[in-house]
Amino acid sequence: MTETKQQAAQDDPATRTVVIGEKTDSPQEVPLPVPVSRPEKRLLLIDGHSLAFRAFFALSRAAEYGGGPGFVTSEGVHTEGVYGFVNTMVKLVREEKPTHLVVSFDLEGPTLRSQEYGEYKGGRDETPEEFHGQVPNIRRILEAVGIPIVTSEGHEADDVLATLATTAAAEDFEVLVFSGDRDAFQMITDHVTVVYPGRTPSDLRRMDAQAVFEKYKVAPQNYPDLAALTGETADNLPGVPGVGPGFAAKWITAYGPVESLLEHAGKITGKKGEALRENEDLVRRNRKLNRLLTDLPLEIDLADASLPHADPERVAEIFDELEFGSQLRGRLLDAFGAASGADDVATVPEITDVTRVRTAAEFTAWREALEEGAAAVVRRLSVDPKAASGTEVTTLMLTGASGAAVDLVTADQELTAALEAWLADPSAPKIVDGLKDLYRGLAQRGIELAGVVDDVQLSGYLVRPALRSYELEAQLAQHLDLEVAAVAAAETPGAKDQGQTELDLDTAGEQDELDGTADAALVRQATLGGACRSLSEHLRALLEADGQLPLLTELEMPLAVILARMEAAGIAMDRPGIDRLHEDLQQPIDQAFELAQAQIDHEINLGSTKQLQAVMFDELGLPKTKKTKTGYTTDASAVADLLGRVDPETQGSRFLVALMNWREYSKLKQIVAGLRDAIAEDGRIHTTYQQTVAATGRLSSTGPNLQNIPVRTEQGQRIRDVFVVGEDAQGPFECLMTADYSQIEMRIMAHLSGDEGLIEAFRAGEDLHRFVGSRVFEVAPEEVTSAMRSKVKAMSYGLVYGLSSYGLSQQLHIGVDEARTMMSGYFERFGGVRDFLRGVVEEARSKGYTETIDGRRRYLPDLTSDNRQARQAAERMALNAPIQGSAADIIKKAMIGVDRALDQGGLRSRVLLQVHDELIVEVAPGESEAVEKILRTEMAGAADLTVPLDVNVGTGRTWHQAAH
DNA sequence: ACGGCTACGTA
DNA sequence: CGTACGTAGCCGTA
Repeated sequence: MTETKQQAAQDDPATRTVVIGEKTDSPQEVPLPVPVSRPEKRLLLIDGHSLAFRAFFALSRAAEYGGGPGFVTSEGVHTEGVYGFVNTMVKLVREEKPTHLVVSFDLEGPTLRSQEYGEYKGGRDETPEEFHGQVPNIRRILEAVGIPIVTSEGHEADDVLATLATTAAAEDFEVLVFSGDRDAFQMITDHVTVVYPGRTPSDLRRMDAQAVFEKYKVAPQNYPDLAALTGETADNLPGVPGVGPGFAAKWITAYGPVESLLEHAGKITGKKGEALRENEDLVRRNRKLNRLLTDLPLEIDLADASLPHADPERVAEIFDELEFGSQLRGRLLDAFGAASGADDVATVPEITDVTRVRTAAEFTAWREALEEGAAAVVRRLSVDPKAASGTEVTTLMLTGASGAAVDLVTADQELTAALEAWLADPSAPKIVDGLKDLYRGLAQRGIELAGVVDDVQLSGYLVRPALRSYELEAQLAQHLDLEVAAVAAAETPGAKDQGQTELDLDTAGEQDELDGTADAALVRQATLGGACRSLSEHLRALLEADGQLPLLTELEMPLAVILARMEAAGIAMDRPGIDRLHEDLQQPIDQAFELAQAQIDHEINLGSTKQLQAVMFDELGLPKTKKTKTGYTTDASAVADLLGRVDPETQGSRFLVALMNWREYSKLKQIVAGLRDAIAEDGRIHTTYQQTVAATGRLSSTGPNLQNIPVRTEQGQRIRDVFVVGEDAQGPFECLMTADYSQIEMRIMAHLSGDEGLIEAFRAGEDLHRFVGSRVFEVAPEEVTSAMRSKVKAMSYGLVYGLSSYGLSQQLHIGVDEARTMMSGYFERFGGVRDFLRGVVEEARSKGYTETIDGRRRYLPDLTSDNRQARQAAERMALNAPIQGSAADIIKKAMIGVDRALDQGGLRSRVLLQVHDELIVEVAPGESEAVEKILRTEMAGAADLTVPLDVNVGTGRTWHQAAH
């Protein structure tokens, strides 16, 4: 391995001190302790009540929002706190790997503090009914695992923990204290760190002296001084009025801790100084109350607190009783060294052989060490995960049997040439982790990439299309139960920059970025690369077994490259036009606002649902609408509905009209503003396509979303008019061309159902809804009224979404009976559709997944759920997924065909956007005819269905004009 | 500052 | 009590 330049420890933290009382006669230098790692003896102390209580609230809220029954056993016993407690404790043990563990609980009854100050911790809300009984269950589990519980009559858990922390520190333990009470910060020393929960109990923050100082500007040992001045609402301790943490910290720095500060109180001028003098007794009392005791007599020998081995049977007994799943049980037993039967979470074998490649010879050596025919993993190194997808690649980690880190910026010509030749070599197999972004990032440096045999994000998406993240580490945990250890903090100088190296490239001169990266960080990256190979092997085997490999190699991977180019191309915007539009929308917004305002006698924010509810249903006395979680809905359909029911000459009616207008124009203005802000330096908008987000196989678009640009209203179309034809380095293009499928989902429905009526309708090329209408209403096609047509149209599309008769009645404002009659009429004439829809759900229930025409799956475990709501939701998804998903597959194939044909035709025209069933192309001068032909041929030919695929094409200078 | 909720734009 | 998305503002909680 090549040499590492040692980074000089600047501003050595070991010597950090803080001076307090600097304005007194005896200023004190208070050290800021630096945590010292003692891997051999690590004690974890947990404030049991604090953890249980937080877990309880987090999970009861989650259950409330989740709509499900949440954490209640069939006997009605609540278990939120128990589950959350065990979950967080296991997480702490796994991550912090303590050698010893003690849990402490508060006891019932008076404490020294409550005797001293009757209102101590008073004013708190009653402990919720559901929380009762959870602590005893936690204690039973702790006993079953063998974890010592220590309590002390008349004292609180924090005093117990402070005492244990002090004892343990003296015995040279490294101590970690979990406490939700900020008073615990005073325990922090070089031996003691506090783990403080954030918003959720699993969001844990390590508070060491540095962290406390950064947040409060005082050393941890002075935190109680600060708290004594500001007060502590949670403990019902008022502070000095008007004094917040900022002033308190300033005073402590100037005059020292409370005792010394009060002696000098006379020197503090102003209102706040006066307030301090008036409240001296209060501050003294607070300081006395928040001092934690460190000398309680406790009956525990720390030697008995070593991490126990759980008793699996006793744990199982309690878990069964509490109706917890096997997953948490497995993790608990795993953390406490019992043979759980579950596979141990393995650690990825480290790849320690990493070279910082600087010469072509070194690169060649790495390449020749590759096993014959084996794929190497190519990942970008040191990239902020939040960076835009167009971010240029500067460093690569190549992983085969060994790792090779290459800095593309500083590489010499010879190395660059060798590397580029290999990257562009289609016969040199490569595995990547995020093909689209890597391709785009390399392309930005002019580097071609070929020979990619797998992108684990795409293969992972095909294998399990509903995960929230396909990030490498998440997938390693999900599929291989692998964990890659984090690099210890001391070895990653830039760890908080998300893997970015700390070395500043601008000042580094000819220095190499990789020099600033610690060896351990490189080893970790190489190790991740190695794990990526195992993951790829695993995922490809799964795809192969299910016959889905072509979806990866012939659909998603080629598409990723096309998407990379579409993103890089972007679409041109009419800047003056967009500014004009933005201005023009202001006037109607103001007008609508004033009209609304004139109907009521106080100021209103029309964007506030809460205020709207008050005005509409209380003040204006409008009829109540459908309920939402927080009141009654004020959404557009409800407003339209109300409008039809009230006298137009009333304030209520005028208010509703104004609200509708205000919303329409505000929404448009907001969209216009978003677009304007998204215009890049080149005058174009570069959206990002997400290829692994939609569970059905569709793409999605972000930053900004160009798949939901308005089109229906006239004002909406003005927005599409600012998307214009642009130019590239070779000069201007001629026009935009749009091509979309007509009724692709209904055609897929016809194909999949094999319904003869529907197939006939499409083959005849008749107006589909007129045709269906004539059958359903038993009239001649020419006698189908527009009302009949729109009813049938709503139903046809509704069926694609799993519509119920109730839903249809709502949509069409008809009775449920009429809707039901219509549906049975439809199914009578189109029995194939009914049979198909039934079969889809049934098959999905037995197989566990749905499939598109090309075999893309969507798993729906809830089809067998006991929860009716969850089950029916899954059934609707099952109805929709094969149709929406097949349409997604088809246009993806079309994109690949179009791209290939444009390339083979030597055309400069390029696809810019995809909107689910539509492609937008920028057409070069003179290519219009050829491009239209390609679009028609490739899109119509992308699937071989029993019905034809119909494609509409249009051209124009703008997106709106190009629409047909 | 953050997340949930409501509302709303597209296919 | 109709699928799939992304974004923005409000609001309650930190």
